[in-house]
Amino acid sequence: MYKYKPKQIEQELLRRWRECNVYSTQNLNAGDKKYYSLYSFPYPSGSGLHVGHAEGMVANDIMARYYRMKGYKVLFPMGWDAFGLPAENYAIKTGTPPQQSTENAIKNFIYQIDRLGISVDWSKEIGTHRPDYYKWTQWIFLELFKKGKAYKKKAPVNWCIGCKTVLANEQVIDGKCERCDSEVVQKEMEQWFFRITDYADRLDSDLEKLDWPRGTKQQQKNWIGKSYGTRIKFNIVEINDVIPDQVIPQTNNSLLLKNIHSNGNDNLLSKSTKDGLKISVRETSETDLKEKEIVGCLEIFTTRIDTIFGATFCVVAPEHEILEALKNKIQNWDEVKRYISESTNKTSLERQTQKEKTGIEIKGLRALNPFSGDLIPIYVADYVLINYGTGAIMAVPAHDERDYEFAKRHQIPIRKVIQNDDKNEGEKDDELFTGYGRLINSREFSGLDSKTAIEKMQNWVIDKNLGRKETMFKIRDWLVSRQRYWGAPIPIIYSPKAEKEGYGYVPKDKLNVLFLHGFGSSGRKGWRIDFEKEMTKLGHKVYLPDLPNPLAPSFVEWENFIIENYLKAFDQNEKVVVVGHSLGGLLAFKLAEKFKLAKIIALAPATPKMDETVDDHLYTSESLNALKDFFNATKDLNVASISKNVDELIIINSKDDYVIKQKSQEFWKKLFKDIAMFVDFENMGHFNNQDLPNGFPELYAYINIKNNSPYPGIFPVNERDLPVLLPVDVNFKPTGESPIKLSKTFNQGVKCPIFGTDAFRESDTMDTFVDSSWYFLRYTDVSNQFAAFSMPKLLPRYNSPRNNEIWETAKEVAALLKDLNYAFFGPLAVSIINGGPYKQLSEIDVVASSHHLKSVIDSLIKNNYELITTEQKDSGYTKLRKNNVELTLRSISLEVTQELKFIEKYYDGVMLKVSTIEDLIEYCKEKNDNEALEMLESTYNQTNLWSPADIYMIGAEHTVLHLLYSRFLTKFLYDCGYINFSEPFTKMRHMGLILGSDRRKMSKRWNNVINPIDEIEKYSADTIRMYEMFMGPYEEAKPWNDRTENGVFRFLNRVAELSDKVSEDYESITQKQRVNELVKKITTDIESLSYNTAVAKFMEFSNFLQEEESISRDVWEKFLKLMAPFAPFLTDHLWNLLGNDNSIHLEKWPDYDGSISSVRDIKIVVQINGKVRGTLTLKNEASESELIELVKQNESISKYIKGEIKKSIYVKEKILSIVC
RNA sequence: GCCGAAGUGGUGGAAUGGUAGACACUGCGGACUUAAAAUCCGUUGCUCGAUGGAGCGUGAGGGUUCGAGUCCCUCCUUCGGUACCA
Repeated sequence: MYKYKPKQIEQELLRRWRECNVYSTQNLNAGDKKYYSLYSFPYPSGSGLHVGHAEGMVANDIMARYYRMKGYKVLFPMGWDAFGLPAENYAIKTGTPPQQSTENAIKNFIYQIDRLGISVDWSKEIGTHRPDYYKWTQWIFLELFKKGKAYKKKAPVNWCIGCKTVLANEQVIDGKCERCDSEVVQKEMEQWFFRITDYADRLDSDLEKLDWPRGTKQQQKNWIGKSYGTRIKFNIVEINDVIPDQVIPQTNNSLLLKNIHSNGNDNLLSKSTKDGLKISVRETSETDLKEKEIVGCLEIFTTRIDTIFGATFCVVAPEHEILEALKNKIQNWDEVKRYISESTNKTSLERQTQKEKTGIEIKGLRALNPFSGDLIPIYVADYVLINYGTGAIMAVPAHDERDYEFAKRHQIPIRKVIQNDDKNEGEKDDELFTGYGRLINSREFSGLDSKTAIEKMQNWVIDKNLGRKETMFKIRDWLVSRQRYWGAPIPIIYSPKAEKEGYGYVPKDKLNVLFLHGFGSSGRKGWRIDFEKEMTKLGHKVYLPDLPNPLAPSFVEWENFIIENYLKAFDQNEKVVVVGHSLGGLLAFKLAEKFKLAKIIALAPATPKMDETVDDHLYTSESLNALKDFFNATKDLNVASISKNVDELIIINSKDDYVIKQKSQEFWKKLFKDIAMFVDFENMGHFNNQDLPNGFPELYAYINIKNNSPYPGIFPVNERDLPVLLPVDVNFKPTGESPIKLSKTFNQGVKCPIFGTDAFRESDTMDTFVDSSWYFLRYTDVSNQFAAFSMPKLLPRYNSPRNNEIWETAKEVAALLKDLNYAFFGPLAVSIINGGPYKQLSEIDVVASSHHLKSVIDSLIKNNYELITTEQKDSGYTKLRKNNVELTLRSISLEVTQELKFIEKYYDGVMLKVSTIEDLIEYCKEKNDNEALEMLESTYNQTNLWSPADIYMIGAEHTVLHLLYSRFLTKFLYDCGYINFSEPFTKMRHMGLILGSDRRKMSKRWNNVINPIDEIEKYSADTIRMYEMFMGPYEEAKPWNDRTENGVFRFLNRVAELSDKVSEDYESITQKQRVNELVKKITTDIESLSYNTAVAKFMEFSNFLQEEESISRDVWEKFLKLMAPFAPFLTDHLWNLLGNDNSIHLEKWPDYDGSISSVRDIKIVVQINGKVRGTLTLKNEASESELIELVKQNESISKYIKGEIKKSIYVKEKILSIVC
């Protein structure tokens, strides 16, 4: 008899699956059926995998295996959310660098995940702590910063007095530091934020589209907290004299109101009123009208403007600016000040837990209720929060619980203005009613219901210019700074010099950028195309005009051309930046005499002096004459008007300029010494296209750098300098400082990007939530070196040939290869082999697969190319030369990249570097090769093709933050045009918590932790897989039960033993039908994630087979296939036992056969007056009346029929219901 | 307080408005064994009844329906989230 021996078969199968690459991911093409099974990547903790991980992973694994068998291309990756506090704490404790402990933990995780039989493709592994990942986390930070979605501001942090360091919330225990037990205080520090609030509305409304658990969606909605209300101004007046009576009688002060509203100046109240406006008011309704100066105004936000007549006081948060602004007028300022410092010193936790509503009145000031006209007291109290709404409220004690509580405590009058119409008769009116109702005591608004009143009152407010409707959100911007070591460094540079001078980066500045080329050149050419791309990405509009007659330029012609077509045509409100190169630089200065410009960047500008700019022999006489005139027309520069018209002037030169001489550079330095900033480079030549083959990133920066920046001294790290590596020369012994700050290497060589002076890096790292908010994109293209993920929009830049001769030769070689029927392009492979897109080339690279290389060389020699070196063993290069151009030929391994596979397949494996990927696409179009085109485009589009994830399994503890942040970044990247989907996870499910057998949460403390590997050792991997799926509904919490687990193990044993009964030629209709039904059930169960019932059905089926004499092979095979996603080891083994040598996991999923009908007899339940009284068993279908006849004949049923049959209902093949 | 999810045997749980308790665990009885473990067979919602069978049963109460665990209303309990959000 066959015995199930899991230990033997599992090891063997793991080895075989690895060898045969059973689970490798295929590249996706447009139109392919795909399935992206996403598991929330774990934190690789030292304690390894726990049963909760196993539950989610197995669930994902079943999906992945099922869809693979269904013929889908499946992406099932795994990675590590590796940054974070535990590894850092471990480092502090033991001195082990986090890099090391993390990688060790990862090795253990991989081992454990493999043992579970999870079919992940490890070639897609990522770790957020690895530079090739966090490089792109940093890139995303920069994108956010450049687009104005990342900013810096002061925010309170937990500061430990003892350690002199910032603590995470989790490190603060009862207001004390977890490490040294000393006091933790709130300290204001500059912190980086992401502007997630800009996306609040979309994050809220797009929830509708998602197939997520309802509760999770609701929680996100609550977190975002959208509410509609009114923002309205209350003017503040000073009351110097007697402090008026606290009690404000029900006012009927229409005179007062008239006074305010009919003074012929509707704007009176809306003005910011520091300019001594006066109004007549009464301090109480008994006192006489008095002239009062409006000393300020308080903006409040309310959702219940219908209650405004009941507003008997206002409250401002302790941090509210008005307190400081009007402190001279506050009579009890000392008292107020004391209260402010008391409450701002409280931690947010303390403020939350305190029950009593403290606060004090601000004496000497009153707010004017714009509706009632009452002068009402203003309080400062910390139950009002500075960071919601306006930080100030109108308090309506009669209709708001908190205001009621406060009013009671401080003896403030309560005025009822809403009548509860819904209350039952005889019920007494409560003093507090927070619902909607009918307005009373609200003058002309009395009698309206709340909803109508809100609308009318809002209109009144808008009409009087006192405020506006407003939608408010609870959600706050995302604080991403962490003063910790083990995270991705924030890629920002601080320059003290620039800060002093006021220079800094300006994000999100929308500009018209006008480029003026120089003599003999044209606009859209060379690096300017890159320039245009980069600027457009930042939201600028770029103009690259071709100036008329570049070889014989006329100043008047050029000037008019630009003025008429551009400067006059621009929207007057838009800022204009002119970048002038060489002669275009000179033109720019002349234009500035007449036009307002935000900025001129002059690149090696020509001077209006013939001898300083021009080497005679290089020009034709026609050109020389034109230039002579040009310089004549420009020689008198009006420095004063230029200085007046241009906000900023930047002149950029290079020491090795071969056109503009040093003397001429000095000319400008003298002329503009007080108004321009001068930047000198060493190796930029004349900034011509051949001088800057890699583009001119510095220029991109200068466009967005300016004086009076909101971020003086702050600069983004240049993209090509990413990643900013975490330093390793650090000491983890607790010193109170972040280890990064004490690194000697971290700031080495960091220079100010404009002044070149010493600068230093941001030492904060990013919140680990940033790492995990985009990892699902990286999975789709893990090895992309050019971009964070596949972005057709951001294809890598390629080098263009450096000079004309090379270009011409390249074309010749290309033509030659074309003749040989080879393709003549292929920049990608070359770039990769050469180590990235920024390498400069001085030669032509031809890349070919080795068996093509020989014929290429032969053919080149035939065409007069001279052989310099033959293939060298170490390098694999062959060099040839013609004229002055050197050709480097090399053979390559075709596995380098997908691009190479493409070339190999379609173009016989020969490539010549020419230009850009766009050329390649153009070429495919030219050749009408749609298949190639598709493949090429899909290669650059894996992210869009795979995304969004088809299923996302994640613990229920991540209902808000991670999911919200991921959605935010996805939307941001979508808005940038980098991806074509705006939601990352269309379908998401939570795995339910697995509790200990004592129904408590698993914890070392309760000694109830189950380790999956122990269970695998005890039973088998298939057992723990199936057991975890069988425990109960996937999404619900359920306790562990060893007994049930053992039952699953026994089931697997029985299945194994059943294999003895399989018979090649045995046929059974019943078995055929039963397995056919099973196919249907399992298929629907998997798709609806009802894994527990699927397992039950397997058991049922196995019980059925147990009864059978013999099992037909076909039935058995189907059964194994159906169970393969659940028990991959046993099924694959039994599959092989049948003589199949391939893996069952590569088999096709069985189809349900609708033509096999159920043989089983039709069973009809008979109900009489709603009670089940029996069943009828039929061989064939019968009509309702026939059935009733049968019932009448059946004594045991018909005895319940008392009297006439009044009515009968027949549900086909199910039930017959008789009413009598 | 507010928001969400859920209440079914001794236990985990199953049930497109159509025979409530599938599947499994436990318990009980039995087989095998010197014995135990393992395995196998029978039985297992409650009450009454010798049996056939009858009645009652899905947190409580009410409603819709021929028929309700499922739909509607009111209430209770448990769990999860959140908390001065004006």
